[in-house]
Amino acid sequence: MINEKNEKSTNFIKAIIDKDIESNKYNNRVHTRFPPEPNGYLHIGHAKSICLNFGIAESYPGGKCNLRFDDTNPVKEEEEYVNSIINDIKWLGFDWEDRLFFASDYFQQMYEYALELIKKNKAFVDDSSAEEIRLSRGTLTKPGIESPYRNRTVVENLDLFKKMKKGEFPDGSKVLRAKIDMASGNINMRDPVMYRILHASHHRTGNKWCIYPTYDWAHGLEDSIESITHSICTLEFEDHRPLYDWFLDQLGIYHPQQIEFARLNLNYTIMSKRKLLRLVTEKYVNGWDDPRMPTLAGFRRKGFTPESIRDFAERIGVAKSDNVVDYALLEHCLREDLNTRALRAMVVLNPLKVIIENYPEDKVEEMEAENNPEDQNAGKRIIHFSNEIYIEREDFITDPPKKWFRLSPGMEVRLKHGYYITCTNVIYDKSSGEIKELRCKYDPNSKGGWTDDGRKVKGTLHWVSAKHAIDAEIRLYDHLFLKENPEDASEGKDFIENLNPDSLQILKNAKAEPSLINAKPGQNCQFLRQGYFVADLKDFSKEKLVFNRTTGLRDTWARIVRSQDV
RNA sequence: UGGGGUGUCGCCAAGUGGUAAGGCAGCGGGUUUUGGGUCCGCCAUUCGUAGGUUCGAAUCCUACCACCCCAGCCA
Repeated sequence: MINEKNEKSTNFIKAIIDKDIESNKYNNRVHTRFPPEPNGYLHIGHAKSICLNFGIAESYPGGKCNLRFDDTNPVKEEEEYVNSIINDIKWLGFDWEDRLFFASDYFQQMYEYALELIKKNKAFVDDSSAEEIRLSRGTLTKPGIESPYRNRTVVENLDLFKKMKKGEFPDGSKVLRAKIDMASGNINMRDPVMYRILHASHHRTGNKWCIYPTYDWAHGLEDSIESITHSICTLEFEDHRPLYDWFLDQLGIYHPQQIEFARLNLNYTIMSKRKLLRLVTEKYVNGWDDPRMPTLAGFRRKGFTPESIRDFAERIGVAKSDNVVDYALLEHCLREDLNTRALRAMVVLNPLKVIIENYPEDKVEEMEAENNPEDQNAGKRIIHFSNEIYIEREDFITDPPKKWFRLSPGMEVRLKHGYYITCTNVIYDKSSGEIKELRCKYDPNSKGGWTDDGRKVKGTLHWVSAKHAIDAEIRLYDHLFLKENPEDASEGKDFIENLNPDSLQILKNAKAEPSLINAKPGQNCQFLRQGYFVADLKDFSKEKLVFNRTTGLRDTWARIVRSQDV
């Protein structure tokens, strides 16, 4: 046997860390952090970052990863989001031990660092309005103009800044700015704002503070205070790295290394928190955990497993080029995981009644069915067979196309774990002309779905005994957006235009085998020949069975039909 | 027209001067009591383009092209 190496994927960030370990740059420490802002729910893009940061910590001896809420903007942040984020990361299976931190815990320390910068004459209080600052910042090609307040004395700056903190000035009347270079080609270096006045209540510090640090000022300090070694963030912060470095260098404090990677994009979905919030507030979906949402809460409710998401994160890799990953890869990871462990069951989504005329009306047989052909340890269960059953409406056709091997008049098929049946008659509804029911005969020698006479019966259908079936509601989910790139909208319109009107289809008349009454909310299962489904976390009960489709099975027949249509 | 990035198969992505990994998707076939699964096979003479250096270049040099990010008191 060839030596099977359990090779974990590597990436450029691990390469940097490996080098740093080799040169003993951080004393052999590896310490990352995941720093969400609690202003929305986590989505699959965050999962990439979470898996990266926590995954790196796991893969180096003694590696650590902190969970740190970057809560520097009280007007956008809420405790509900803090709780959902904690819940989602735990669900993914990561552990920050006792290292749960909040940027707001460092406000006092940050304030003192700011005082220090002012004393070094590297920061000043600016009375300019937001508008004035914007106007004087210059443009991409023209340098900015220095603020008329830039040359205030250290003493005056100290006094003013302390008064800002005390609440002596109204919102927006003053800011603290770093004194760097208004002519820099990098706009972030044109005297960036460090503190703004916000008389707002913070979800953790209440009204203790009325000045709040900006991201650029705060983030490096947070990393430094926590002794982070590698501060991993997304590409758009590349331009901010010189500023990150500048603050830490001016202060002369511990200096982590910022490394940027490309965020995840998935086709058929949007990843912007702002836009996801809009879908929620404008009720295009039923909340942050709607199974159509790319949030972790949404994926969870749709039946995705944390394992499949971690596998996905591993497979997409980490690099610096803009990317749009195919949703099919995520589904592949999901199916691979669920195939081995989801228990099988039979559920007829769109029932068509079949009466087996030569089967005794009052007879019921108990048939044995395996719970999972991929796992013998999953055991077996009993299903009931009787003369009246339901099959899937689309498994019958009066005039079959080529290669069709499901039911049609005169055709014989196998009922999985049941008997062979042959269609003998089709009963139509007189008023609508629709097929009302089928009459069939069964072969008594085919019990269990097999005969020894060498007969070829290619088609196998799922079914459920009409007398024993229990009603279920099935929610079929499809892509939330019609287009691979939802942002590709016509003139003057936005992504809302591309919403898929059929992203949710509710089937209220499904017939399920009785064993499903024992399903637990959140339990994954495979409905034979249909796909993977999950008992809904919120709405499933013994009184009302509600299942969400997680994803369909690969459908070779659909592909054949498609290729024949063309 | 400033600054910062990125360009390797339809989609991700290895590769770091020695002659293009892997996964997904797709295609063909075997097997199959899920048209599921599984197994086998196929799928970049070429790495944004054009020059150059070299015995040898996706990797080095030069020029050009395309795309992304930045002008919040958001993160």
